[in-house]
Amino acid sequence: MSTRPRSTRPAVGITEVARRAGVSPGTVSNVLNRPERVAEATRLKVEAAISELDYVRNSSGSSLRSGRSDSVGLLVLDVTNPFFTGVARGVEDEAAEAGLAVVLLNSAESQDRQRRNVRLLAEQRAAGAVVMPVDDDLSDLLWLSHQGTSWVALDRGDVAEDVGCSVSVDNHAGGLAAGRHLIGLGHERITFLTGPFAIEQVRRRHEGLRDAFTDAGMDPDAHVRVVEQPMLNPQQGERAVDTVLAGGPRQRPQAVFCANDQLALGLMKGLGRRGLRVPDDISVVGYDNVDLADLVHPGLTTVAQPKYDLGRTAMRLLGSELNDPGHRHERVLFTPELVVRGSTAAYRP
Amino acid sequence: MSTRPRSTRPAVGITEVARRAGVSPGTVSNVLNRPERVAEATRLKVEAAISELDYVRNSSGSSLRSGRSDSVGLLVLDVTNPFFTGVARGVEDEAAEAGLAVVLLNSAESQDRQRRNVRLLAEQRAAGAVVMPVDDDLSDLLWLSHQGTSWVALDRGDVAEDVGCSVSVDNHAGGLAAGRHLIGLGHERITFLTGPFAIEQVRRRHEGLRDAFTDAGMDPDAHVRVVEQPMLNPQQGERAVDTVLAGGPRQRPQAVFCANDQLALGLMKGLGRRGLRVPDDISVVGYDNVDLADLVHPGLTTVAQPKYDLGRTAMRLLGSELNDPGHRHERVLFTPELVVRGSTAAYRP
DNA sequence: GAGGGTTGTTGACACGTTTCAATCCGGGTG
DNA sequence: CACCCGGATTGAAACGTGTCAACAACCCTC
Repeated sequence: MSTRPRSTRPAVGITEVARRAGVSPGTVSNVLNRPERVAEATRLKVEAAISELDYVRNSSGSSLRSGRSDSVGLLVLDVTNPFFTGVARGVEDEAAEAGLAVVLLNSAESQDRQRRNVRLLAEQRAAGAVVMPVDDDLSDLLWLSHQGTSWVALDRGDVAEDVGCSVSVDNHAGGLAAGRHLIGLGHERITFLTGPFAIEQVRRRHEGLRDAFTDAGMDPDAHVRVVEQPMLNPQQGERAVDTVLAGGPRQRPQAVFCANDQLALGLMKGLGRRGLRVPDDISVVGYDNVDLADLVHPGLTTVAQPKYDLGRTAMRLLGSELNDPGHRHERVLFTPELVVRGSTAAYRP
Repeated sequence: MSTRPRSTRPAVGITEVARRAGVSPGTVSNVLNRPERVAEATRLKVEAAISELDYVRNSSGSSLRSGRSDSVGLLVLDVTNPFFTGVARGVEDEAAEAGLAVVLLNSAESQDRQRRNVRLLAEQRAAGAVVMPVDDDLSDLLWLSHQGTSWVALDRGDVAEDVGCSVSVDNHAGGLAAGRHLIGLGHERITFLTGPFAIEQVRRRHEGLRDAFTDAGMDPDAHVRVVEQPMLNPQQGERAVDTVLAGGPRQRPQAVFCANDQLALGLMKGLGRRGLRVPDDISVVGYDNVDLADLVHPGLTTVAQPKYDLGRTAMRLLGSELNDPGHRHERVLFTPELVVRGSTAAYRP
């Protein structure tokens, strides 16, 4: 007979530990949750029993009893969105410190799937959630609060403070910074290459760009042209080349500001295929500062969002909402930062 | 008095639904779990009560009772690893179809954190887990099986079939394909730019490359040089340029096969900075086919791994392990595919 | 009309934890 | 010596669900 453990072991719970330590279940519970209330000697006995029996606590039990679980949801638009990974890391780290587990749920841009996921969170009696809402319709989230699960909205600065917290980045400031940079380089004909204007973030970036011209005493209508594509991915960026360049060399933009790095990278590929050089023939600015913006040649000038801090802050806010009884909803706004690389240069007539 | 719901509602459980429907709790449970066992009329009554009371099931309760929760863990090396997102999508989709929630846990390349995460899964009595192990030490996973949570290893083909399932991609075949491609283009001096050889995947790719030479009747030792960097990221790729090019134009490789797209992209950036053109002066092959491999100029020839299918298959295997009592551990091996783009060209002396 | 089978429903219990009032004990005080 | 106090521990009662043996009602057959 070896000491090899049975493949299915008899469930060992708090009660069995109690028996082994010659103590009541309540005491074991105290050892686990409020060790200060229990005498040194008994604590040691119990801890010994715990490790001898290789006891692991059953979180279903405690969630059931306390009415709330110790996991939080991270409801994300799209796992493949490069913006997401940075945020996830921030949320993960902060949650780990608070002893919370993160449940990743993917809405895949679908309203229907978002609803299913919200429901799942409610069933789990999740402690809270960090959510990137799929669209302007917040009814799912309101229902969730009503179920007793609080949340923090990500990148949705327009959430009223009486319904929930939000953490976002100032898109207007980002557009403004990009605009100023290009104007400073002497560019006067700028195209804003974007996804659907239905997306609030995109609209704000556009306004920022226009305000940069206004601030410089120039009429935005005369200098900013818009090319709108149905999606914010590289394929759309590449496809947009024709439209962007339409009108011949005299008409074509001196610089393109893209609502997204993905679009920008696609566009640069398309430009290269057309024999146009960046930044000699045309400057390009992106938005997001994805990891690989630094790897293309030339490097992509872009507006960096503090992804990690965004996630981390959202989770911290959620923590405060969970623990601090006097919590008031808060709206945190980060300011993005322009990262200048090789894809922009002074205009040479 | 408006009909606005109280902000904290009285907990409504299966019993309250039962009362409302004039039926016993057991019946409500049956309606939820085995609707076929209950008569049409009562089913409708119960369903009505459920929606009137806006009942949502409490998964803590059911997990406690059944001893197993309905969520699976996805234990990932590093959320920022580009390989991961594709896998995650596959796991997500398959899990969603099976009605399972995915708990994302990030090991951040740390053995210690992996251990904490495994423990968390045990506490949650997770149904199962899809795991990318942090290193060769499988003791955490064995402990997890012993706790009754089964798992599927990802990209770890060396897991013995008597301890668990595994899904992986044939790294040897990938190296072989890359090697054949380059040899076919007439290249004879090839450098293998890689991360630490301690990583099994990397070793296998190297062997594949060497075997391509052997198969062609050439001595690998004479044609393959190795440059080993401490990590598999773009910075290391860029930094490696000096070593790769050492020895002057007559000695330098005609082509570089990188263990990783990240390395390859970094290398290409470094080569560009040195004034060397890809593929005219030197050909480059990567590994992984990350999204942006198609966006750099020239496009990166690379070995594509079926990330999505990998995740999906892992989750499917896990499902079979959970439901099928006669389950035998399985080892699935995918074959990678070479994607030829602009970064490789025939050797021109 | 008694017996037997089928279909639907019931009650009660168990899962593992936390909580809280009640109890126990030892030492200090009047 | 009676009393009380405070710290340490106990025991029992929930939390919401799933299971299962038992029971009720019904139909069919001989």
